[in-house]
Amino acid sequence: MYQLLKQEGNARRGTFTTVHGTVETPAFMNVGTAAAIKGGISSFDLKDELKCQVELCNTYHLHLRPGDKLIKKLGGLHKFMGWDRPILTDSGGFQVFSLSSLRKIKEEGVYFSSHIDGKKIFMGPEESMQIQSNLGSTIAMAFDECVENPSTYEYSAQSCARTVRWLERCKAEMERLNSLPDTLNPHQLLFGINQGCVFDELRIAHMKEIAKLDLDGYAIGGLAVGEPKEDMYRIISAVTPYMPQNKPRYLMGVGTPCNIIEAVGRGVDLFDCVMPSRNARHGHLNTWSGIRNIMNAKYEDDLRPIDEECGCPTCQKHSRAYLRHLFKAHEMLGMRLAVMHNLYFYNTLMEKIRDAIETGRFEEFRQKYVPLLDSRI
RNA sequence: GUGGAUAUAGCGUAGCUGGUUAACGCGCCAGAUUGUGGCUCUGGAGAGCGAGAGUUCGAAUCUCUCUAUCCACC
Repeated sequence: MYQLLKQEGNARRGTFTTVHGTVETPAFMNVGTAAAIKGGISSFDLKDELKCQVELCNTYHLHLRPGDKLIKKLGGLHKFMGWDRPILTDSGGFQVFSLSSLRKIKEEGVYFSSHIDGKKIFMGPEESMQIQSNLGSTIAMAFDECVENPSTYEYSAQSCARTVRWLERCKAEMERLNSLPDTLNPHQLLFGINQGCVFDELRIAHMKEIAKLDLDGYAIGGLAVGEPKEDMYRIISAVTPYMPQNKPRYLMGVGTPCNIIEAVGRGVDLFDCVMPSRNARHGHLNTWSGIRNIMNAKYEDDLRPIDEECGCPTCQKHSRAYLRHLFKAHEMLGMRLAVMHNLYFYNTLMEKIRDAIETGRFEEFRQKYVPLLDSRI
């Protein structure tokens, strides 16, 4: 259940309550694709050190390995990972399109080959819901088609229509699964996903259609896939007025700190992105004055922390020089310390955004940080 | 001490019978990365070829001397 606490312009400060606890929004969901945050981060790190509220896991990956039936047998994803707060599972829709080869899209679903062993797999709306039900996540995402950019208007329109039909099937299947006696989480929530490529009319029409289905939340998908950021911002602005006020709004796969601030300013509540963890693994560390590549030679003898304003465990203890050395030597500790730093940064960014909205200073916050946070230092 | 082999960028190598600004991998320096394969991709700097002398229009490539290293045998 979503509750709006305060609004400044379009920016929303709220709470989202689930059976696994309440999420203060706007929030960033930390991405743990295969039931793990890459870089050696445990659920106790997330909870005790990194201020993580929600974790995202992946239906596609967990279905292939270790298998959703096994996870159900072991008591569900929460128990498996040792994480008792909310988990959102991505539907597999995006991965079918971004990772697998030889895919064939039909009305019933998608036939594709596993990126692990090439095995032929079928996934449709019902299969995706069944897998997510077996995982027992807090929030399940609808099975959608994420159309490539660029795509033609005609193809995008046809795909949107199919995504609506798939969404109706997702909803029916989720209701059925939630009512089964042996279901892990009878209160599993379902979010629908808006598509429509970069065409405003398609986006709006699609959003209006799926809003009628009265789902637990709504996502904007298919953005940050190569289009200019102006297109992304324009589409968010076009679509959010048609998203239900009393439901959480989730912008999928986004993004940079500036992307997040801009999207919050347009009314978005939830985000997820691989960027903080992937960038960390590549030595690109977020700071309040921009992005620092810790492998740069200039940090060789720099004894300061990554960011002097940061309160993360890494910055409390270790220097830029040490981090640089660990990266150069390919020591796994380097990655772990870097990922901890970036996730702490993102979760703190969201905390600051929430404070800013609460105190009516979001616009001030935006003007201060948008010119800084995505820059290279 | 004798015989043999080898010396090309920080490291490992390629450069055929001498022919335009000496090539490649790793490393180094710097970018990219948006519902995750730690991968990958894109640029850049860096040697004048162990030292010296010669042959030649022209030498990393041929000759001589020296030096260093390695391997055998004393």
